Amino acid sequence: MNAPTITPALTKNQSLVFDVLTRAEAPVSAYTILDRLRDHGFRAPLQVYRALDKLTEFGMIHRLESLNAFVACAHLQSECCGGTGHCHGTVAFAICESCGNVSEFHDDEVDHRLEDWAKGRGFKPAKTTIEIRGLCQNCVV
Amino acid sequence: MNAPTITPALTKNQSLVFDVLTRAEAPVSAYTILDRLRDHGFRAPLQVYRALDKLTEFGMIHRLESLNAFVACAHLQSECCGGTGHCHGTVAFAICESCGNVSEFHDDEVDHRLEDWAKGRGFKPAKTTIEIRGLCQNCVV
DNA sequence: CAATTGATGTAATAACATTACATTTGAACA
DNA sequence: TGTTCAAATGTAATGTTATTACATCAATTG
Repeated sequence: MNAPTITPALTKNQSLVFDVLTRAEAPVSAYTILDRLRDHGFRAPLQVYRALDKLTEFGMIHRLESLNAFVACAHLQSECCGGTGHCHGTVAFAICESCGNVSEFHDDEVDHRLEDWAKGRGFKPAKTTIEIRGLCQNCVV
Repeated sequence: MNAPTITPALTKNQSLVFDVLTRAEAPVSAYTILDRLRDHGFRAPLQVYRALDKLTEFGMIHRLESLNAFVACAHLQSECCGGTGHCHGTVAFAICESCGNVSEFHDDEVDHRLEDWAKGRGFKPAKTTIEIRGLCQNCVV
């Protein structure tokens, strides 16, 4: 992984955007973030996208490709993976289409299988997306 | 899977859109499809999106979430999976960011691991996206 | 042939993202 | 201290992707 192993100091805009995502209980789109930060002086999409880019680079948030939306990383200070901060490998997401809840997980065996496929084809992976959309336990009825 | 086991008759618009995707050597966006079909009478995005929706429903094309673009299914009449038409389970994609080539594959073990995770959490999957972006063998140098 | 269903045509708008350019900030260091 | 440089910021304009709303047409079927 390329993400820094320690959390870097955030700029004001980055902090504001990260706070929005941290407080949110579901993925948030860039334009929704913009709306929520109007009172803090945000006026243009680019202010949001720039912060999102940096936070992604830092490994502090994830983009959900199938939603065009963003979530705070759930594993930042978790005890998983040895408690050293970020998990290694590809993160997978289970996204509830009813309540919006997102579970972040990772599976070594899945990673391994995908890596093997890539190795076998001489394909060099840069970024892998795994997103399961469906209904979470609470919403299945 | 919910896709029909035999290929349904396509309407004119569906055929035109499917042909564009079949001929393309890389994923194509909806608006690019629109441009390529102007000469055939296409005038509005909705004509494309409606055809794309149906073709997706038929399992004849795939949407690549990380690109906002579409490809023809590579396995429609392939000998894989018993030669009976569609593969079952989730299809994964390896997308070359240099040449645009897309490889479609499928891995039972990956499916199984993701299903197990879902079962363990009471999560009911509706659609799973797996996309590996990187460089194909030809482009890696 | 009436009724229904699915497909189509068209316009308008919404939602998501980037380019271009000007300005400001802050740390490094001569 | 003041210069310089890189990063961050502000703003406007534009580009790209997707949907809503509404009218019409075509094929099927009862």
